[in-house]
Amino acid sequence: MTAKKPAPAPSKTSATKRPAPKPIVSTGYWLFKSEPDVFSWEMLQAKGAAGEPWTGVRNYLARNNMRAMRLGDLGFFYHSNIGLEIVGICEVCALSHPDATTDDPKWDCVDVRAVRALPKPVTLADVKANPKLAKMSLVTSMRLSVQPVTAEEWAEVCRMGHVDLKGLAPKKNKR
DNA sequence: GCCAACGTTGGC
DNA sequence: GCCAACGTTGGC
Repeated sequence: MTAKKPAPAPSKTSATKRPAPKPIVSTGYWLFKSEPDVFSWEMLQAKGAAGEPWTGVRNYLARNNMRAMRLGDLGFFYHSNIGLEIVGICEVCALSHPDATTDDPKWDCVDVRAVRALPKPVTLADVKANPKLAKMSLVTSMRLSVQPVTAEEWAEVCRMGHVDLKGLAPKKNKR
């Protein structure tokens, strides 16, 4: 089988490369950023089990991340600008739906509710100082407001934050 | 307050 | 469809 195909001329036939937004697959873990003077972890906790729509996202990648979320997915709650630390864990309690804070139908949001605070907040400096977290979006895509988190990153940050993982697995929902 | 990073916009 | 200008984010 040495015969190679005559290389279908990397020219542009009909279906050349389309940016093909790669489907985002939920690992079950995410990270939500918020400026605490606008909407803080304490404010989310105050909303209780009903949670709160994560409105205001006007970035396509962040929006697509929310669209990929499933009920029961877990997320870190990160305080940007002030605090610069991961302070809590929240849970997706409503799937992506239109963002009521705009008439533009292209923006969606999920609802999240507080699950528990980190016994020890994990700072951005902590994250940056940990080689295991070098590829975390918080480091590599600083400006992305809704980020995916791998299972490994989740476990490491939880370890650093003294989080008891008991009963904290994301629910295995069917898609 | 500064400025780097980066997403978006708009002219061509 | 490219790319420079522009605006925003967010750490420092």
